[in-house]
This record gives sequence, C-alpha cells and structure tokens, in this order.
Amino acid sequence: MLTAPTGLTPLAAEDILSLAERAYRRLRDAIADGSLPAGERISERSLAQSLGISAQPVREALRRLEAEGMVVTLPRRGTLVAEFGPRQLAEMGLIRVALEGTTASLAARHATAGDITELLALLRAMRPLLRANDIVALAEANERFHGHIDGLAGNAFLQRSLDALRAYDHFARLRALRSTPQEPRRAWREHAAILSAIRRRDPGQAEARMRAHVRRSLEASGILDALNT
Amino acid sequence: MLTAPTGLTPLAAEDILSLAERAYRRLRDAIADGSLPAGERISERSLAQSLGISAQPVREALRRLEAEGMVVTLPRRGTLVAEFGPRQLAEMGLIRVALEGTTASLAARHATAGDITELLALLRAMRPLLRANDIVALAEANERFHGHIDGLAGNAFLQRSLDALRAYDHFARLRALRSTPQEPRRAWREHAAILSAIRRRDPGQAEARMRAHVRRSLEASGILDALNT
DNA sequence: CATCAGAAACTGCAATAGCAGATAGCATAT
DNA sequence: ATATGCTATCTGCTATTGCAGTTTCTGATG
Repeated sequence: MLTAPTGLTPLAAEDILSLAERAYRRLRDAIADGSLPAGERISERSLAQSLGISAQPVREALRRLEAEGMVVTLPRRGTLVAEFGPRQLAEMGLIRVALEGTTASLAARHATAGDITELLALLRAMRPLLRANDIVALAEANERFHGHIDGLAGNAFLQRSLDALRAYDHFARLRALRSTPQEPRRAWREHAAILSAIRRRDPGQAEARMRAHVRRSLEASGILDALNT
Repeated sequence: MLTAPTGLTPLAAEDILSLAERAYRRLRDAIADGSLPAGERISERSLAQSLGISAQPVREALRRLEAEGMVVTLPRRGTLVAEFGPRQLAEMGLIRVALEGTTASLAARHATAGDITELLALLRAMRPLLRANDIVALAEANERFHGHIDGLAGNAFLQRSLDALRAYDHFARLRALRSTPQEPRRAWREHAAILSAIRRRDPGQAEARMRAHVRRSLEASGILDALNT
C-alpha cells in the first residue's frame, strides 16, 4: 500500500507540544496555504502513518479542524478537506471586520496609559520595516499590533476567535501585502488613526476606524470580490 | 442507479450521535447551566466511568470544550472547568452583538422574497406564544428566528460561531425572558423592525437594528452589568 | 514533632487492537 | 446483459493497555 498522497513529512520529535497539537497545526497550515486541496480524502490511519504517529492524535486534530469547518467527515465513510478559497477568505474577512471593530471599541474603554505607550512603540517599530519594504516582518508586526489591541479588549472569547481566524488568513494577508505596493503605508496610517481614537478614549470612533481599516484592506487585496458575484 | 420514484429524503447523518458528541453536549450543557462549577477537576478516566464509556470519547469532548475556552487542561496534571459566570456571558454577548449585526446586514443583501415570507411566518408563529406567555416555546422560536437569519447570511463560519455561542447563553436567555415580563413583546417588536429592514433590503439599518436589539436585550437581563465594574 | 525520601496513586497522552458500518470487486444466478 | 449476493477491504469509532510525568500519601529518620 502506498502512503497517502499528501506531501506531509513526519513530525519531528523536538517540540514539547502534544502530537495532536502538532498534527493540528500541520494540517491547518496545509489547508490555509492551499497545499491540501479541497475534496482531498484524509484517512486517519494513512495520515497517521505518513506523520509517523498513531491514529489517535491525528483523529483529535481532524475533529478540531472539523469544529472549525475546515474538514468535513461523513461517519464511517471518510473525511474530506473542505473548500477553502477566496469565498471562505471573504467570509472570514467579514467576521474579522465585526470582531476587530468590537475589539477596538473595548480597547478604547480599557486601555491604560501604559498600554497606549506599548501600542505606540509597536507602531514606531514598523517604520523602518516600511522603509525597507520587508513584507514578512511587516505582516508579523501588523499581527502583533492587532493582537495587542485584542488583548486590551479583555474579552477572552473574542481574542480566541480572532486568533483562530488569523491562523487561516495569514497567508492571504501576506499575498495582499505583496500585491499592492502602497498598502503597507496606508495600513500604517490607518493603524495610527485607530490608535489615536483609542488614545482619545473614543470607543465609537475606534470601532468605526477599525472596521473601515479591516474592510478596506480586504477590498484592496480583492478578497471581498469573492462575495459580490 | 434506479430512480426510486418514492419521495423519500436521504437519511440524516445526525440521527446517531457518536459517544464523543454526546459526551461533549452533556458536559457543555452542564457547564452552561452551572451544574458543573468552575474549578471542578475533571478526570478523563473517572468521567468516562460515570458515563459508562471509555476514556477516548471523553477526551475528545474535553479537547473540544478546551478549544471553546470552557475547560482548561494542564498537561499531565489535570483538567478543570473554566470560569463561566456573568462575566463570560457578557463577553459572549458582545460577540453576539457584533456577529448578529453582520448576519442581519448580509441577510438584507441576500434574502429572497421566499426567505422573507418564511421569516414573516416565524414571526407570526410567535404571537400565540406571546399571548400564552409560554417562555420556553418563545425562547425556541426566538432562536429559530435568529438562526434562520443566520442561514440567510450565507456565511458558514458566521453561522457556526453563532451556533456555538447560542448553546452557552441559551440558559441565560431563558432566565432573562422570565425575569422581565415585558421583554417578550419588546423583543417581538424589535424582531419585526429588523425584518422590515431586511425586507426593504437595507443592510445598514438591518445591522443597526439587530445590534441595538441584541445589546438592549442583554442590558435588560442585566448581563452587561458584569462588564461595567 | 518535623522533614524528607520513596512508593503508590493519580493525571493526561499515546499506541494498539478490534468493532461495525460502508464500499468496491467479483463471482454467480437469472 | 443485468441483477444479486458474497467477500475483502476500506472507513471512522471505541475500548484497552501502557507510558511518563505529577501529586499525594507514608513511614522511616533526624
């Protein structure tokens, strides 16, 4: 019997993370970056074999992916990779618009002076990256900025949801940053505007600006086009 | 394949639930209605024994709850029930405000005439329940109304998120409906207003009214008080 | 009495084996 | 040629067993 046609290599025994966690991340990223195409049949057993582990952790990873909608399993028949393309990215994008808006609003309510100082530092740290046009580092800095605001919101469920979303549209955002050369600077200015609203303790404006920012960046990368059919 | 002219519909795969699924629901509801207090230590083995099944399905259920933040497990030390009280309900409520708003906006864009007819029927079906003051049936009808709008939005991730949320604040909503006698009628009027915005194909107003509705009902039941400390 | 090894009893995690439903292939019968 | 029945082999699902840390109890020792 041949191994499963997934190009997944066995897991390295280096990390302290559980095998299930590692299998989950591996599969999640493979789906997110498109290397696991939709419709691909996944067998717990053969996948376990190609990862060099037993079927249990694999199964756990699959159930987790199923809960997130990235995989659908027909009882006693098989598990398939769900569709994950422009349409799904757009759907996730709309959720991010709503949730990050709430996050900004809450951050404007709860942020301390120290928090705002940290956000300013994050913003300032992006400037040299802008000059150098280091896309990968910029994407990380962006995610750090947004993630920090998420933390200030003080809503554990909100933060959890956004973390999960970010894992999936990470690759799409990278592509978007590369495709439109003026996007990084524009995003930076919008970040600064959001931060000034937070600093002013204006939840309404913080939310409005955040929503506009996320939505505009989605439009700039053409992601929302997938919904205007 | 033979055409089989009988009007039989395919069997639903949901009829037989896996042990893991059943264990998950049991635990989830126990946490949601407070019968599993925060800090309670849960052992995979002993819980499995008291449920009459093996440890595997229980473990799956626990990992799922962990992904939802309702349980926290310290590797090789134990699993405990996370805090789930007014504060958490309020946090979930704010997420619902944002997501249901998006849902209403999308529904206003995508709803067909038939969809609107169905929503009107759902609304009309609530009227006798209002007169009879049948709280349990009203809560179900409310969830059906909101759930139907979620479906119209055509965003699978949005729908999934809201379904998960609803499972947790279901009990709180029941309590809220009971505590304020004028709430059911007020909710009904707001539902009607939302529907009219959807009918008018006005996404902005549908979203605004939905957000106001969810937020106000949260305030009426005192749930949001937990955040104004 | 206090302290501290060390065994015993937990814990979550992982591997293995086996069950039952579902499918595909093939032989047989009509 | 088509339909039927059987079998081998897939699938996900569950049970059992054992592993490796962690905690807790215990009892000998100071």
